[in-house]
Amino acid sequence: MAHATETAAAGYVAGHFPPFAVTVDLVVLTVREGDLCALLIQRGEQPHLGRSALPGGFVRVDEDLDVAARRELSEETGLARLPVHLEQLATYGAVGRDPRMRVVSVAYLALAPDLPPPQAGGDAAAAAWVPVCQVLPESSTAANLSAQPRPGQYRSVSSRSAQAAQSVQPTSGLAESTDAPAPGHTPLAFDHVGILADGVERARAKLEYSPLAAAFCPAEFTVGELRRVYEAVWGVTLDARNFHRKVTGTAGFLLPVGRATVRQGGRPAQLFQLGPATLINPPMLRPA
Amino acid sequence: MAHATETAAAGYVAGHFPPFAVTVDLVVLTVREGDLCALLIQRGEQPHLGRSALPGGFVRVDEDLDVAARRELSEETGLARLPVHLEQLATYGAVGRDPRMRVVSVAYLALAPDLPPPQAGGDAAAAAWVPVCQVLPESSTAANLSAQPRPGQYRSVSSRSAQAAQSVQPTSGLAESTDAPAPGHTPLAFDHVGILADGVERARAKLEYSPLAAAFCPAEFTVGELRRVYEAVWGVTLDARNFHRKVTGTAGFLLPVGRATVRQGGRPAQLFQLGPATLINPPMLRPA
DNA sequence: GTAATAGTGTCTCTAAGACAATATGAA
DNA sequence: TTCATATTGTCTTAGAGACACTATTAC
Repeated sequence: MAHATETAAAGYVAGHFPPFAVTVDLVVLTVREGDLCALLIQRGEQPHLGRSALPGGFVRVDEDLDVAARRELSEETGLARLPVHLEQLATYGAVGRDPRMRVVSVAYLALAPDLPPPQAGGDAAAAAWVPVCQVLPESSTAANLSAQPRPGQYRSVSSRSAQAAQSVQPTSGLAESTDAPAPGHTPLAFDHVGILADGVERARAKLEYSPLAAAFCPAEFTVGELRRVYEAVWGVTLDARNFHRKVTGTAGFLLPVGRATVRQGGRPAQLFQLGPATLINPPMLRPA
Repeated sequence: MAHATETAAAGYVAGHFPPFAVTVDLVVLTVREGDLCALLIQRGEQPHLGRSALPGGFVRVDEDLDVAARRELSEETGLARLPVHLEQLATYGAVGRDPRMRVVSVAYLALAPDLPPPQAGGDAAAAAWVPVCQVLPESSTAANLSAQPRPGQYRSVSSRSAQAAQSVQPTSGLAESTDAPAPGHTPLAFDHVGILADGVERARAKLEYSPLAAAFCPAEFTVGELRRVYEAVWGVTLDARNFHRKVTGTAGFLLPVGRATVRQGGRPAQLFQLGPATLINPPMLRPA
């Protein structure tokens, strides 16, 4: 890799192309306990050491952007199963967004089912799922009403960055006065709040016209689970009966598996898997 | 600017951040004579000298991405009035997309009313509006049925790149055998076909739920003009009466000016200007 | 008058939203 | 039994699409 860097650098010496650093940043979303949550890491390096941030890192010269996004995801968060869905979100390149140098960051949106707490790695001192309503200045939904801060969100890093990880020991309550404040109670590093907000809005919009909500569910899921995904992402409550009629009536959206769940009370629900449809037409509509 | 470049380059020498070149590419669309057209330039430099391409160029180290997009637009195409609408489209960074070096290109989508033929400048030998159906492998619309190739689309460059411009003299017909083939009859440079396709699809989609079609119209326009924009972009024909009822019935979409056009035959039409609405709800729907 | 385009009214049908009623399990 | 969730059915209403009809200009 040092070789590739030198080769490319030689081109810059001869040419007139201003050099940029290119990074990927990841907005990884999931639904946990009825809340839309984002994966945040705690920075283990300067700048913004200790601050919450989106996972991400530098793109290698010989690496496609999509590949870099997947690599950073597994490197920094240790998620065993890679998320079902990964798509490019937008690119952020304001001049002063990184104090070190000129950085252009390509943001990606990833949607994952409810996975076990992530393991930090790479430049991340810790990684945790944080309800987005704790981080965003609340964008006109009622989601923040249902979300309470929860203790012990962070899970200490296992391998390297042990020094930085010391500041992230689990606490019995919220420890806002330590040097490792709970995520969402400190502003995100860089321009990551805006990136996160854009990612959340993208996810909310795509649930309307694509079957993407299933990316938040396991391979087999019930209509009720799917509805709770919509309710969490949109921050609304939906009529369970109309929702059921809509999703089961949309051709290609849901394929019946033929089995049913064992319930903890209430009638068992049919299991479905995602169908071949790529568009929901007519779309699901967010309530006004 | 040489100073800024040197400063940034010094940072790279010390650090471990692989240097990239960052460019902006522009998908500039307009509607002319019933066709959706894209602004293409003819490259005046290597690589792909003489090939058709999207306008664009390198981002400066001290320049925001949006600013670079606007600068390239006026530099390379000489459009006097800048387009009403400019938004980021997507970023393209495959490893081999530029033979010279690793380049990440941030694409922008611009929508313009029907302007006079553009004047080339900068690295562009020529610039012209080209119907997209002549360039794209036709994406499931009937637009290509109505579009015929037209001669003399290019307008010779006035200032520099005179040598390259010689190959772009207007022809009485299609001159496919010259060294300057008509745009759209030669494959676009780099990965620009894909970028153009993405831009066209974005524009088509946004007409559904945003009042963006007005960006293709002058400041004051009639319902008929707006309908012809929709028909050209979507490549369909719409029922004029239902369209009229829909757009005039959508709150905040159209503001009546109070005056009417003088017609060349037929009843005069009321003039409107774009209203404050930012979303069309319920959306306009493309016919199946 | 005819031709051409603008604009209104009316009908049908799809589908969303409200909500009653029924089904099927656990405790 | 009660409780909880799933699923079906029914009614009302907004709105899209088809299309007859009227309005206002140029010729």
